[in-house]
Amino acid sequence: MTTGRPRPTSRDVARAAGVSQAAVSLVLGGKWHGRVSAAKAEAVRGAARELGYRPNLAARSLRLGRTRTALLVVPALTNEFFARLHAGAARIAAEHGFGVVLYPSPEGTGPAPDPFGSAGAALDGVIASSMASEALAALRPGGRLPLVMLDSDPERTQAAATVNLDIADGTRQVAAHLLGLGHRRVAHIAAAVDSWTFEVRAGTLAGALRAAGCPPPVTVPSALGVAEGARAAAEALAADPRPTALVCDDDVLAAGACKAVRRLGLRVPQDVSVTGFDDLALACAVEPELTTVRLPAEEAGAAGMRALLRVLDGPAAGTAGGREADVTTLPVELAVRGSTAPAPGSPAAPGGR
Amino acid sequence: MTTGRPRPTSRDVARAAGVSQAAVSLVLGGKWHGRVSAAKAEAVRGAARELGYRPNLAARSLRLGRTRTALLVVPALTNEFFARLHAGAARIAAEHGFGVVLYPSPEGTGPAPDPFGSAGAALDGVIASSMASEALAALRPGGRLPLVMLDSDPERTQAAATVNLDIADGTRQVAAHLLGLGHRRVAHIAAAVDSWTFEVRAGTLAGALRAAGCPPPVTVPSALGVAEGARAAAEALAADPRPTALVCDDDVLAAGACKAVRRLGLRVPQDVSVTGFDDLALACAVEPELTTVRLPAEEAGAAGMRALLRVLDGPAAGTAGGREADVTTLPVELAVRGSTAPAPGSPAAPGGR
DNA sequence: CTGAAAGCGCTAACAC
DNA sequence: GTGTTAGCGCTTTCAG
Repeated sequence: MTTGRPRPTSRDVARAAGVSQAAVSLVLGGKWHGRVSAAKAEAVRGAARELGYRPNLAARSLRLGRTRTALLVVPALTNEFFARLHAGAARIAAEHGFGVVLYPSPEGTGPAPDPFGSAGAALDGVIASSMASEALAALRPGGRLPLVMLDSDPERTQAAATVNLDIADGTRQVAAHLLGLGHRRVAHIAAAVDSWTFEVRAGTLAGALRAAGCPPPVTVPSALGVAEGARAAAEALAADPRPTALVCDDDVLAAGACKAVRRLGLRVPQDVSVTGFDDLALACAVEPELTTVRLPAEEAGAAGMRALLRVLDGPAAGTAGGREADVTTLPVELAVRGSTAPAPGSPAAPGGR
Repeated sequence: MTTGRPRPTSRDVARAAGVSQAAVSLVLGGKWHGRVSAAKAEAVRGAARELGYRPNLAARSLRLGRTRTALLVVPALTNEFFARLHAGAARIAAEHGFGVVLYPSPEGTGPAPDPFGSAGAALDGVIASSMASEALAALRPGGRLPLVMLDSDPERTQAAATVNLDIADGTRQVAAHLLGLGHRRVAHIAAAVDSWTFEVRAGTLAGALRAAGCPPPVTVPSALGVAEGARAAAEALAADPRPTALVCDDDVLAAGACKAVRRLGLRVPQDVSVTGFDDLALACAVEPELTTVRLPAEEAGAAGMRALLRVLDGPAAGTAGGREADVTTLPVELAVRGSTAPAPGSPAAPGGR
């Protein structure tokens, strides 16, 4: 470790270049045109490079009152969906000289350590994904920080903007796909997570089935996990008459459901169709590959960051009366793969697959 | 949005409580014993609560010269392993009032946006996982920041500390398991990623097979992905004589390998055994479940953060001569599941094929 | 075109 | 015990 000399400051650079400290700031800030001579500007740049000068972010933040940093709050990081969300947000942020700090909110009941007490980074804004509105109260001391919500209830929120995935449409596409294959007895393996996105899936599925004259779905809640999904699916499959399709709230649950089907000596998709949600890498890793709903996670992250930047830029946006509900909804797409087939005994069904 | 009055400062609190600004700092910093009277201390706390006062982190950082924030650099976030790593690091960090900022290094060739230019968070230290030593040069301006390396070559590094998983032992366990099952023709589906962790896997596997008198493994490099793994495995299985076991550098590749085996009309594990590495959720989502090496990712993240805190605390540690190589190695464990079985035709094998 | 100076909010050393 | 003060490194305004 080279813990040698202390970090050079803009004063050191100024001294080395033979200019004033202010000139250094101007040159390095790129706003020296008509303020500093080209020769001196070059000298400053040279000295800065020489000394390995890096501006002190804390000082800049203090002076500017802004940090060019946004916090991305997600319920968990173990899911690829949130990783892609982050990638999208970070890409847009970088284009605007912003940084993104990830805060995986400790799920469950544990006391959430306040990142503001410790993160050491002051923030300009918060983007929260798939979170309950209430869970964010602690994250916004005094409600002073601009907030953008992703994948959340556009009604029950104090967010300046909301970016949503068209979960309802995705669910409708799943239902239509299954109905078109002749399925009528559908079970819902529901994520036992209290969030808007899962509420929508449940409500929309029930509605679509009702509209088609099907019996209401058997619903079994399950924690997010392969083993848990398998357990829930086994329970659903024990119903009489047995469901011919299992609609799962996410791909991990669907993978578990497939295992449960096979453990009962049945086949996917000939005997039971299974659908997922999210289109994670997992969806193509299992066999058969999962019919699932592809979520534009990266695009959602990008849109969320754009919305936040918009709020930050428009000084009036926050305070303006009659504020418009700034809600963006991103389309989703059904990826039909091997885990769904005509319902056994349905007119659409051939001999086997 | 409540973009009303500006954020209260410690001066506002002082005014409201009728004390000096310094007293506020003392009281809220918890070091007022024998400096401020209990009555005034209570008044300060009350006023702070009243106004919703939150110290300005930028100002504190500037004053203190430290930010209580560490950067965790990982090659990609799409992998659960790194998510668990982060969880472990963040847990320890929180216990010490530190925050962790994640920097998923853009993989591939794209120009890496410098996190120090944009992250907006000044840093006290860096923890880097599974990175090439060279890739980090840009991340440590002037080499001034304490660095802890995770899962990296302990030799070729300028890190203050290194925390490693016992990859070599894990690989040896895989080899021993396979050899014990009578396998002798082994192929290696190798991650086409230039990093120490994968070099060790390749070297150790080759060594173990050589020591057992087996022919050297057919090695097929593959990008990290299910489809890519399947392609590589198909190539490996085309060798004559056909390998009876596929050792994969990670679970995702192993999932792909299983698909390739089946696509050839063969069975896992009766005809071909497959092993993974990492023990991701994926390992138990596929069927058969993968025999794989369980990596204590969370513990590694925690150990890395502890090491960094140690470096930060011990002021002498960095500069002291004769610095000890601070290397921790965490044990790993083979999880034997359904994807491995006795080699076909081996004495250990049952009826088999 | 250039330099000097103020001050962001906080902590710690130092007077009183 | 308590209050006052000097900066941390930066940007920006204001005189030269």
